[in-house]
Amino acid sequence: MLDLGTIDRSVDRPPYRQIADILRRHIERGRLAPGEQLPSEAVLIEHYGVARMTVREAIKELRTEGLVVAQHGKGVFVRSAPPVRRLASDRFARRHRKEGKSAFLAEAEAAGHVPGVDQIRVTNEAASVEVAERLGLKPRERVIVRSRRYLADGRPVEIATSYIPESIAKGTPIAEVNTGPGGIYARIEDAGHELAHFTEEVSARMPSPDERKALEIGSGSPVLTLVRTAFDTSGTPVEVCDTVKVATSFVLEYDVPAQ
Amino acid sequence: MLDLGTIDRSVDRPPYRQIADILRRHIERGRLAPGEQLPSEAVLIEHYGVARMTVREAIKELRTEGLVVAQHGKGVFVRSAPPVRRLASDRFARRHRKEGKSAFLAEAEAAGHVPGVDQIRVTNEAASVEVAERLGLKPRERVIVRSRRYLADGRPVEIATSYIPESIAKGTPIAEVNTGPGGIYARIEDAGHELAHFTEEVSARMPSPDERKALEIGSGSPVLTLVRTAFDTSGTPVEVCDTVKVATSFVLEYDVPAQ
DNA sequence: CGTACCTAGTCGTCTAGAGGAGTTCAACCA
DNA sequence: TGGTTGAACTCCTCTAGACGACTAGGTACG
Repeated sequence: MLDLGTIDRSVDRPPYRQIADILRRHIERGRLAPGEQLPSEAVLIEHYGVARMTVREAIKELRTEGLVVAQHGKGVFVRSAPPVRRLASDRFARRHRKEGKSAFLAEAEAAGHVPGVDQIRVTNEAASVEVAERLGLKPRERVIVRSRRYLADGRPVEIATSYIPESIAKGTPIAEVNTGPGGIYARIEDAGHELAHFTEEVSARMPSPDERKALEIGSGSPVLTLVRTAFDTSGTPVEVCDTVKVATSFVLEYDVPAQ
Repeated sequence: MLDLGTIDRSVDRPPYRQIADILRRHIERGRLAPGEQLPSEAVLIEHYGVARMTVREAIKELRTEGLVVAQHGKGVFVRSAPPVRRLASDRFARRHRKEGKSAFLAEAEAAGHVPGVDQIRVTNEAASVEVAERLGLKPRERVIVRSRRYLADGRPVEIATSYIPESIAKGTPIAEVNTGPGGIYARIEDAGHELAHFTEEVSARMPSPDERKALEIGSGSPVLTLVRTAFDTSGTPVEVCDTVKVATSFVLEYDVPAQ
């Protein structure tokens, strides 16, 4: 049986934090294992002799820390251990494209996950200011916009949106839902743009409500954002890809020369 | 005057979310500028005709998203524009070390910030299992542990801990608090280990309470973690550096060859 | 046997109020 | 002039209760 301890109202730490501390400690020490259910609100109210909102504040704190997830009608559960994946630095090795694998598929399989893609949407739009700038286009030039969601073992882990100049994508499967083996990078090379290098800009933040919904995560889970620009051998940007990843599902690995 | 709109109680989105949506939109569109104060709880209660807790729930949502910060007794303010810094891919260019600049100093200055370092601690410890593995040492071999906190414009933005094998650091300023011009990488090269490349592993998560305290951030702010391993020209790992950065303060930039 | 319903238990949301504590600034007093 | 006080404003925490909605399990009915 879990030792819920007691709160001390004379100390300056407010009761809801003390309750959160006690539960957090149990989680960190494994006495509340991943997947296990926390005591219900009613039990905590009774045990500590506090009001409902006080207990809810405590649990809210744990939720924003990403330690627990609440399920309406069922209970509050300790978040299960993150399925750490790894973006190898040979992510864009040409050999993978030769083998007909897209980067995500290659990685997810290497990490022992069953990869999946859904919610593919392909549209033709006028470039936004940011996209035009990154692609070296004039604002409002046309770009093919490809958005999709990636899954690992059936769970959403990443949403991605690619922007390719219409001048490159025209007449290729890039504008189709199914791009064929090797993904869009293979098709860009087919179109005569040999890829030379990529730049990636990585940062992290809290997800917007839309992103939370698409990635099926709670408000306590941060996301990694990655903006990748692909350049061909002439130095021309040929694609910009904007991705939002569930932070706990990824480790990005890079190799940097010392020069 | 800010248009606070109205909430629609017939729709299925709860009032507190609708209020959060309205405020979030104002922030995203710049009508509530960084640093600007949000309408007070009292004003929002009056305007929307809801209870106190409802307004607080809405603001709590924005706080956990990191969009606003509350200051007791003063008000709620839009988080100031992230002082976006940038880890240029020439971060470890030898010329910086030749110029006597450490990587952080060079970057922060380039981004127009006043850099600072404090809380420097240098100890000699037995390597943990993880560190020993990364450095190719036997567990319990001695390493020099250097931890420090970096500041930009006086605000903490990063805490970092480096591990260097004692065999390399012995008899050099690496084991001193002041390592001299160019930082520890310059000293490692002085010791005959010419640096060849680095690997970096990037991920993001929510901070622990200790990290929150050291970085002076609230519970709604994620951190970027970066584990860097430095290799010399013989392929030997010569340093492991474990850093925790305030996510909103950093954009990491990488260049990846297409191979 | 299978469906529909009921019920207990769970979390989600909201109300209406209370006292507390940090901040600011103007008015007051020495 | 300079320091203190107090009021008004802010957000912080808590109470006690209400209704709603989702889940799971049992039960009664067709």
